[in-house]
Amino acid sequence: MPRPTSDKASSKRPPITTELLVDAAIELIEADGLDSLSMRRLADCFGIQAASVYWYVASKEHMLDLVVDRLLEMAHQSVFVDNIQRRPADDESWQQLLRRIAIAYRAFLLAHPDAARVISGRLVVGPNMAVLLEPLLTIFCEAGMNTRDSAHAAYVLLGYVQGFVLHESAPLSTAEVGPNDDRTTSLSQMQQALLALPAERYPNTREAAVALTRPDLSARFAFGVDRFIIGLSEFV
Amino acid sequence: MPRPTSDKASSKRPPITTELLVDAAIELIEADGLDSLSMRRLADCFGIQAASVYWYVASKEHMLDLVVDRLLEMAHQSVFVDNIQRRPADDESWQQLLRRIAIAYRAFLLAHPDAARVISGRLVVGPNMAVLLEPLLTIFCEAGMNTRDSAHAAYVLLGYVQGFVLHESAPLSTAEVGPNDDRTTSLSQMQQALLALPAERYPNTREAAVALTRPDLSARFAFGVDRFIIGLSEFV
DNA sequence: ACCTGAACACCGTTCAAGT
DNA sequence: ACCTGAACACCGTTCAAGT
Repeated sequence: MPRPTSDKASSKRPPITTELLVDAAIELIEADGLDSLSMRRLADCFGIQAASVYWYVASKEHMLDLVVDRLLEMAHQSVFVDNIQRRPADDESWQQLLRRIAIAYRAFLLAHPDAARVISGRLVVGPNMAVLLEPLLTIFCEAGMNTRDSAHAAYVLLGYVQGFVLHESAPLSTAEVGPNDDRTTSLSQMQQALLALPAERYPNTREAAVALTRPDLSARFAFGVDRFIIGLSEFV
Repeated sequence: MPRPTSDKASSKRPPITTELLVDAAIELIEADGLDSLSMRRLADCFGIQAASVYWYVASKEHMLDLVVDRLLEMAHQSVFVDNIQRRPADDESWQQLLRRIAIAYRAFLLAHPDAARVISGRLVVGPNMAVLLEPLLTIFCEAGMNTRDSAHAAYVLLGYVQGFVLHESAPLSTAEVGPNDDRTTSLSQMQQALLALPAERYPNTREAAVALTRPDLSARFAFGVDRFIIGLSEFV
């Protein structure tokens, strides 16, 4: 039995690196969710023991820090390179540009399961935090804001998007029933729970029940972004 | 050895209820953090087996849903009853009122360790979600907003505060070093990491390094709230 | 109605020992 | 330099069985 290809068995085993481990961790998270990421499953991807992972990484926490840094890099690529630089839109105001950035960042986070959960949980100052921050700060500075306010604005904007998506993709549940993974049916459960409220104590919540349980949150997201951007404009 | 008091041993064992379990869970979270909450430790508080907890609660997820509902109740008490209704401030604009609410809600979340982490992770429609939502919606409606926009505004404001505190109290880390629980020293590590960036690629991030690593985030929080409120005013 | 005991299938992490 | 084997101290959850 001759072997025309050089390797044996699972046919792909380049030398393991920390970077490859991070790749695999992200794949596992996107495939099965953050909760099912374990050092043992990560080790399995490379056919090694769980203990061996600790040669490349100090702890699971450290691993997740590296995952966040990589996700920020991917976010920069997706938001600024693919979405923004692609279409120049020269006569665009900084407000319009900012809006596009926020929407693109949300889209990126929604496209990568549990990305918002990993990112929101920790504040990692790695190489790619600056990569994502710099173009935002540039926009604010060029719009005429001073350094301190630019920093505030960039931090708040990124935080808003992350927090929104975190909430948006969080498991829904009615307290009595417990979690329910069918999103649309539990949304209508939510709506009925709100509509069943006593009218004299919760008139506004009842009236807002329909608006609060709409499945598509794009309008709600844009509402917040637009208020913030208008507030910034007033400020400059 | 007579026993003047009625009970034996640990002196306090009223009949266990789901509410008491939730109480104990919150105490455990506030004492040792969310990560160290386990069904076994929860059971220990009442001198029962872990398996017995499942008679009161369907799962750990369900337990956490109940914890969120209770935290929302506590938040309402703290924010609206203790902070707002206490001082009438009759000539206050709705903008000023809103600002006070946001600040009080942040203070509540900061005062209860990991509260933001539990709340941000899940969207629970229990009885106390409406309790917190109703007074906010009332403010927006009375300010002249329609139902849909009021719902958006309330949702976004609550989400902003939660997301901000989540970030604010998240563990800091520099990607290379790993987590570091001494907050002020890791902040200065962060600052140095940002200042060490190549000046030609990251001029704005470098300049913003000091502003980005200030330990007190109150100003940054207020910045975001104020932009949002101004944006709302423009809108009405 | 409420609780136990024991088990199942997992975890993160450490560490001596191997090659 | 890189990896194993085995152990430690845990997890959430299930389920027959007890009272």
